[in-house]
Amino acid sequence: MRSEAKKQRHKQLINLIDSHPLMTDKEIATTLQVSLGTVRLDRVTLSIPEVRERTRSMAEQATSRLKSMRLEEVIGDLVGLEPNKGALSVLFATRNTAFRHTDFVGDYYIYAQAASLAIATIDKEMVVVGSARLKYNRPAYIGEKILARSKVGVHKGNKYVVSVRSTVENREIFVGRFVVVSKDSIDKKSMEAKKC
Amino acid sequence: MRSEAKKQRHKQLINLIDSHPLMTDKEIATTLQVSLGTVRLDRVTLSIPEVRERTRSMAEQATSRLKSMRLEEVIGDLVGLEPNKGALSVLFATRNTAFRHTDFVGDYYIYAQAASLAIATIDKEMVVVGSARLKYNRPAYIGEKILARSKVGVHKGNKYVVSVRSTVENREIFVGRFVVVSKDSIDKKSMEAKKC
DNA sequence: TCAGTTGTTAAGACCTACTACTAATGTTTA
DNA sequence: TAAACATTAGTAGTAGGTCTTAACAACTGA
Repeated sequence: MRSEAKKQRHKQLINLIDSHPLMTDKEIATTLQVSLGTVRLDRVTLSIPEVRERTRSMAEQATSRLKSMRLEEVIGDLVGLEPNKGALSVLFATRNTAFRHTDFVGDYYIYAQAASLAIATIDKEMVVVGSARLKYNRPAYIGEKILARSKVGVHKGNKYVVSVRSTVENREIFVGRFVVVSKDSIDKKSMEAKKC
Repeated sequence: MRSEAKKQRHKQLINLIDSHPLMTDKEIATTLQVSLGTVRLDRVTLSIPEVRERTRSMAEQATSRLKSMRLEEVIGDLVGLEPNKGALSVLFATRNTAFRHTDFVGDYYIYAQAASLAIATIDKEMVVVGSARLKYNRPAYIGEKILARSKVGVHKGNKYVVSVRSTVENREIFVGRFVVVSKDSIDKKSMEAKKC
């Protein structure tokens, strides 16, 4: 049967375009050893768009990905904030936040959410983490919703102690005590460093 | 002077293409209220490639970005490893690892490198961070090369104490003590949890 | 075996979004 | 006012397609 060859060619075409999406019909035709017309016919029947369209959509995706990366920079969504008192953030664990190829969340995502929240809680221009103590109690899995709650403790000068508890459905998965520092004191520190 | 208007238009063009890289010359012409020819002339003088070229390069970048993201999952490059003794990793701080819109590295990237290294140092199947103590001494800036060195301390059963020191050109920017746990004991823990 | 169906290729007109060039018309400013 | 610059219009040519028609080969059922 001739259509067997056709089916196989269709598979090849799909694989080829999947792995090399920026190939033109001409290039595809030469690599698959068929005519230009056949490639185009096949593309139409398989409803695969032309190179330029494929390229364009990839570029579009790339921009949206970049934007979402920017958003994820503030790791988790800040859903509640009482400046210098406490705050609340939610992180939806997706495959992106997984540890290697497992289905549980990498510890540094949990850390990132907690540390970001601790920083966001303090209402100053430039705030960074100075030191921290962390404890991971249970793993979190992809598909779960991680809730982080921060509470500001004592503060001396530009140093604030911020405690963060992260939970999944009321089960505590993480506790951290962050000492965060607002920027003036960093400058002081670097000044001191220069003095020495 | 007419060339003032030209300069301004050039600025507008650059901004426009920067924010909307998928615009065609025609669209640009209508939004900037000039002729098609002018847009093309300007593009040539500013050596900005055509839409299709811009789109294509974005799509290409996107694929390489995806690949590098996968690689970055192991945060930093492991450049030396003595299993269960110590290891060395390098992280090149780029704009991607910056904290918000500043030019210094977010603390969670430094953490991620250190924690990943601590885990990689222990030669077991499933290893996770149990608890940690961190200290950030100085900020790291984009363009710098962060070197993290791990050293395994005492270990009891499935718990290992791993110390990590991160430096930029021999200046210490971070020190951390991680207690990492190999997977068997997590199972035990969850078993215990079920018992309770 | 022969008409009908299906698969493949070729050919032509058209499209978009350009490049590269020329020519004409403004607009300054020395 | 003339030379110099800025802008626009227009033409020919390109890549990488679409969409349609036509021709021919190969297989299939009656």
